[in-house]
Amino acid sequence: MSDTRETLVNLAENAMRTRGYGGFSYADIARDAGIRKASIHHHFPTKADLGLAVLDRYADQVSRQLDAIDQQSRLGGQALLGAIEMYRAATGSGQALCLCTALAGDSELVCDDMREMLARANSMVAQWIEQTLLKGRRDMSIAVSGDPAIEAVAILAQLQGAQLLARAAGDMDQFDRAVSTIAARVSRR
Amino acid sequence: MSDTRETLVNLAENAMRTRGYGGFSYADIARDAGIRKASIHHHFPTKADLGLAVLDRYADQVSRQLDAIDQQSRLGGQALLGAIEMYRAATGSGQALCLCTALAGDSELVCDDMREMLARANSMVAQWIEQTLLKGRRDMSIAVSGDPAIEAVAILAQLQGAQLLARAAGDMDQFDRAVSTIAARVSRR
DNA sequence: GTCTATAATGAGATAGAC
DNA sequence: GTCTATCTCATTATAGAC
Repeated sequence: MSDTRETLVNLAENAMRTRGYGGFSYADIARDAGIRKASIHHHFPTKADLGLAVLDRYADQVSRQLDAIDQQSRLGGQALLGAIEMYRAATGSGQALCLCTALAGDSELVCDDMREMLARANSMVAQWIEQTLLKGRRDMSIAVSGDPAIEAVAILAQLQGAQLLARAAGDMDQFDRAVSTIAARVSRR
Repeated sequence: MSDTRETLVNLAENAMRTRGYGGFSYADIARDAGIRKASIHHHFPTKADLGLAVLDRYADQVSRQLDAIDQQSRLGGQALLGAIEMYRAATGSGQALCLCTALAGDSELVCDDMREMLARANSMVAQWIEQTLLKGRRDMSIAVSGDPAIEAVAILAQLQGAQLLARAAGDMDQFDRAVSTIAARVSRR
């Protein structure tokens, strides 16, 4: 990927996560990138193309991050805590959201391809959490009482909701409080 | 409140909950209300005025609904299930969000007054959930292991996140799965 | 209270020179 | 690959007639 193209995707990702898909324009990105609006159209003919490129790369990055967490975690519980930290970092200091959380709010505004990719990204994370719960149940590092597939969806909802509450309050304390019941299920030894 | 004014607030609320604050225009509302754009400005000079009116009424309605749930519920557990049902109903068939969930995503777009009102509305619901957890713990209808104030924030996050997942998937099954761990804590007798 | 008409601004997108 | 210039359309908002 060319330098300019990568810069544009970086700026667009940041914009989408702070102001939503409908909340940024080519003019914003152009100003930050130091080029003109028309030049962006050379790299991404339509806004949908740009949005799709951002989401595509994002899904890839998240997948890689979850793999990295797996490799650094001996116990399932450690991996779960790593995922919480990933969502915490994505929220910045309370102004941003992970891309999936941000796009869900704008899902009536984006093209069909983006909506499908968003659904697949959510489902990918839910499956990773499910596998992590299974691992944590085997190695006795996570308390799992119900169906892991369903508990995984519940945890994903809690993570995304925690981002929303933190942003609405402009305060990361809300995030930490909202996810503390997930962390409480991990046994530390 | 005049009929027209009420109609406009109704339409704007629906629009904000499906497409977000930035995702609807006076033109949309005017078409649905059967009047012209300029006429809306007579009732609400700026879009911020309209948004504020919607949010103000919404916070009031939610407060009343929670009161009604309290009065219909003998046990804390019944009240908690009632709140889950309230959030489920607000999600429609998977295209809408409760106003607080929708506005959190657009919180960089709205005026300061709306952001403050949003934070207060979230806090009001969290306090209601906390009181409900306390009641449920006393009457043995809800399993509460940790600090009720913190668990309440966690539950609110899960409710809002469940709405996001359902909308991203376009499928209310996701909502039901995501909140099932809340319902599982209620003992039915 | 609603209308027509019209700003004034910003959006996404295109053509064609360099 | 980037630019200037322009197009078309939608946005919020206002002025003034009815």
